[in-house]
Amino acid sequence: MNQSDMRDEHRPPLTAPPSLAERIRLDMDSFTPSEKRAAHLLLSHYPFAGLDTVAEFASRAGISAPSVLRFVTRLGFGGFPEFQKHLREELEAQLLSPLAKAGPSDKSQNAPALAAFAEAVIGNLQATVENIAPAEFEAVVALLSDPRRHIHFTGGRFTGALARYAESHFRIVRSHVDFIEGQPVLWRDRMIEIGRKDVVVAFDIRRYQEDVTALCETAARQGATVVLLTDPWLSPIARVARHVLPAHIVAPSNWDSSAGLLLLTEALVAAVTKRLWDSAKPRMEAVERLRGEQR
Amino acid sequence: MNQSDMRDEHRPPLTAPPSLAERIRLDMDSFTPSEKRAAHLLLSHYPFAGLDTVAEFASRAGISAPSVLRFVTRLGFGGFPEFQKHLREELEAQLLSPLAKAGPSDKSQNAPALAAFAEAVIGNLQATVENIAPAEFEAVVALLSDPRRHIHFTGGRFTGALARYAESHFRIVRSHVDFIEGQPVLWRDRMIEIGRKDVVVAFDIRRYQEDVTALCETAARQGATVVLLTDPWLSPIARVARHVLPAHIVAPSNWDSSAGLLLLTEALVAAVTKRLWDSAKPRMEAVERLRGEQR
DNA sequence: GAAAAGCTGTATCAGAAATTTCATCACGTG
DNA sequence: CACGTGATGAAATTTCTGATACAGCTTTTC
Repeated sequence: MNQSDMRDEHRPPLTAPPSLAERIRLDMDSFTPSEKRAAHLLLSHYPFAGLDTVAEFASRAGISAPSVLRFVTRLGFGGFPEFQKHLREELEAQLLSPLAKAGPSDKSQNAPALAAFAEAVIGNLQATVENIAPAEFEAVVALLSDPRRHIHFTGGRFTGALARYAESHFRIVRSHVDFIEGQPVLWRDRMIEIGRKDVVVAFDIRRYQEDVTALCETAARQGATVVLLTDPWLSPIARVARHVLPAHIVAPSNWDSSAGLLLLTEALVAAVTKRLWDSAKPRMEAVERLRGEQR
Repeated sequence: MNQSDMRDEHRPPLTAPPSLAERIRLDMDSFTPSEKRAAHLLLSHYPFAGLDTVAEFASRAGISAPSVLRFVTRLGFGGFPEFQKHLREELEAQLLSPLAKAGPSDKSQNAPALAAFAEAVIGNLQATVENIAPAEFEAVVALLSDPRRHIHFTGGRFTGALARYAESHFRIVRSHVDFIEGQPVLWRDRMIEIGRKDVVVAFDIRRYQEDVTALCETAARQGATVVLLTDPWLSPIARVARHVLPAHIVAPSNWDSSAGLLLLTEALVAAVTKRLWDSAKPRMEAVERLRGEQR
C-alpha cells in the first residue's frame, strides 16, 4: 500500500507566466500601496480583471480610477486601452499555442520556497487521491449522510483545527454534529452517551496523540463507528477504525503538511452536501438568514 | 457588501455549454451578407476579434459599424458591451478549466467525486502559487520572523480553523503568538494592547465576516500591521492590510475550498521555521520534552 | 419593368469612458 | 513641530465609442 514518494514524474510544469504578469511580480516591491492592490487584483484574475473598464477595475481593486491609470502607466503603457490591447494579445498568443505554456521553464531560478513547497503538496494530493479506495470513500460519505447518526469530530494538536473545520461545515449541512476536545478530562463525561448510533471522525497524523487514541478506543468499545483520517503510516487508531482514509503528508519543511487531509475533508463535505441537498439547502438558507438578522 | 447570496447556483455540470461560436455556425445561413462577414471574422479569430472596439471589428470585417451592431443584436445581445462580456466570460470559463475540456478523462469512471474534486483543488493551488508575488510572500515571512513582533491570528466562521492551525504551529516556533476569536465581545478588551509592534494575520474569504473586518480595522487604526489571506476577490480587509496573499477557492462543491489558504499557511510556517531555526529548534525540543513528561 | 422590401453605409448624437487637474492627506525629515 | 514629498481620490475635462436616424442602393416580386 505504501508507494514510494519519488513521484516527480512529468506533472505539467506550473505553466510559465506570461511576460507582463511576471514583470508585475518582479516589480511588486516598487509599487505604492494602491498600485499593489491593482497588481493583486490583476494577478489573481489574470488577465481577465484587466479587460473590464477602468471604473470596474478600480472598484474591484478598492482604489480610484486615477490610481489604476497610474498603475498601467507605470507598467509602461501609454494608456488603458493600450494596456488592454496588450492583455488581449498575450492571451491570444497563449491560447493559440498550448505549447507556449510550457515556455521557458527556468523558474528554478526565481521560484523560491513557495513554488517548491506547492509542488510537493500537489504531489501529496495526487498520491492521496490515487491511494484512496473509491469504495472506502463512498462508504464514509454514506455514513456521514445518515441523518440518524450522530457525528463527532476530534483531532490532535494540529489536526484538531481540521476537525473544527470539518465540524463547522457539517454542522450547517446536517444536525447532530459536534466537536470533541482532545484532552480526556474534557470528554470523559461526554462518552457516556456515545454508542452504536454514533460516528467518531478522528484526525491524527504522526506523533500520534495518546489522548486521541484513547478517545477512539473508548468510543469503539462502546459500539461507535470510528472513521480515521491519518497519514500512510496509520495511526494506532486504525486498529479500532471501521474506515481509514490515509493522506500523504511529507513536505519540504520541518512540519508535515495537512493539505491531503483537508482535501479529503472538503471532498467529504462536498459529497455529503450533495447527497443531503434536499435537507441541507433549507438548513443553509436558515443559517444565512440568522446571520443576517444577528447583525 | 453582498454576502447574503446563497450559492446554490447549481454549478451546471461541466458539460460543454453551447458556445456562442457553435450557435453562429448553425445560424450562418440566416445571416445577411455583411453579417456573414462579421461572423466569419469572429469565428476565424474567435473570440478575440470580438474584444476590440466596434469600429475596429467593422473595419477588419470590411463592413460598417452599424452592421456590426445589427449583427450582435441579432445574436440576441442587448448591445455590444453585453456581447463582449459574454465573450470574456466564455473565455474565462474555458481557460480556467483546461482539464475539463480535455475530453473524457477516463478516471471519471472510477472515483468520480473525489478525483474531480482533487483536480479542481490542485488547479487552485497552482493558480494560487502563480499569482503570489515572491516578494510579497518573502515580506510576510520576514514580518513573521521578527522576534520583536507579536503575532495574532484570526479568521471567520470557517477560516477560523485555519487561523488556529497557523497559531498552533507558530506558537511552537516562536513566542508572542496567539489566536483571537472573531466575535467583538471577545476581543474588545484585548485590543488595548495592540499597537505598532503587533502583526494581525487574518483569514477571510467570501461571505466576508464583518466582525473580522472590524477587528482588522481597529488593529490597523492602532498601528498594527495587518496581513491578509483571502480569496482573489479580496476581502474588504485588504483596504487596511499591509500584505495580501490571495488564494483561489472555487471548487466543484457548494462550498469554497480553503486548500490554497492552507498551502500558504504551511509554506509560511515552513519558511519562518527555517529562518528562525536557531531559536526554533530548542523551542521545539523543549515542547517535545514537556509532552513526554506530562503523560 | 416598376414597386416594394430589405440591406447597407454616412453622418450624427448621446453618453460613457479615459484622462487630467488639483486639493487633500499621510508620512518621513530636518 | 514645521516642512516638503509623494500618494491618493474627487471632480472637471476630454476623448472616443457605441448607438441611431436616414438616405441610397440592391434585390425581390409580380
